[in-house]
Amino acid sequence: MEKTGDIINRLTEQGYRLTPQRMMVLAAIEKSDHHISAEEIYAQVVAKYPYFNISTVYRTLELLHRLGLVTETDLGGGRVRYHPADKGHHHHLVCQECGKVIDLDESVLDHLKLVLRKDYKFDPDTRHLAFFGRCADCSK
Amino acid sequence: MEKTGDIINRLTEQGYRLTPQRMMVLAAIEKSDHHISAEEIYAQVVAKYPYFNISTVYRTLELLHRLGLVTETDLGGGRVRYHPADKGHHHHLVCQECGKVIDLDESVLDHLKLVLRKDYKFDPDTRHLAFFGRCADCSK
DNA sequence: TTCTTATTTGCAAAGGGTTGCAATAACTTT
DNA sequence: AAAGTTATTGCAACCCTTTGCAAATAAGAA
Repeated sequence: MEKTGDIINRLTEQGYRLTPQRMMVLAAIEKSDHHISAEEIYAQVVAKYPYFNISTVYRTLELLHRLGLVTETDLGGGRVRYHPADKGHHHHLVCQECGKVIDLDESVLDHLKLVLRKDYKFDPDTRHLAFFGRCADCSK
Repeated sequence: MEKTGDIINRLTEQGYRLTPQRMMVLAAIEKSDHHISAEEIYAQVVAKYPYFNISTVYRTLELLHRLGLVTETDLGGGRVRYHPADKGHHHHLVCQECGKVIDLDESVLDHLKLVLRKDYKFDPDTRHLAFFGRCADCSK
């Protein structure tokens, strides 16, 4: 499993600077055991370093995502959550009734990916996806 | 095919009022031959009726969507587009390189829907979906 | 046709995210 | 160790959408 140190190496290797802000953002993502939002990261970091600005969170997340170090999950309506890339890929089922989020194994989409590549010559992004609907409990 | 008049009937039957603003929003959606955005609707209506406010567009779209009369397609990053529900369901492939949007027949998702219902007891929403990736031209 | 009242609108403010720009600071070079 | 260079930050403004609230108005009652 990739540690924070490895991510830091990847950054410097590619010519990016190691700023305290980036390290604090990284620490917040690594520490979190769930899919964290930009707001949550901001709240954690600003508590220790009051001058910290939320636009830095967004810019850092965009960088880490571009380098493939974190995944973005668009939960619809503009809500996006982040997750360390090395903690496993998966997709999500979001219940629109109770808000529950169910993890979905990546392999469930293998068939669809195949069809898109074969019939549409379209190479789909492997990023986390969310599907909306109603979970078992709410369908009763 | 359902005409604007039918949609108007559906609104009044359910106790919603027929305001000029709602009729103008409806006309703009029906008239458009593509997936229209809230901004585009607003621009069309405000040209005829300057006092018109964009929050009315959003509230009307939310109502029409709730009643199942228009579909919402979330193209990611908070960009949402609207389409009359009776003009056919389909999903979209969005090329992240050139921006092209390819329509995808709804049946492509049949297999996935089946798996979600069977293995996850999850009833997925039939709304328009967008998948991101790279189209044939950009993959060359 | 007028009165009544609950829905809907317009407005203004706010929420979440993005962007341009000047100042700062991480890394490089000397 | 100091200076130079350029990426990065903080700030403020902006974009798109949502929301609270008082004023306006559509539809039903009288």
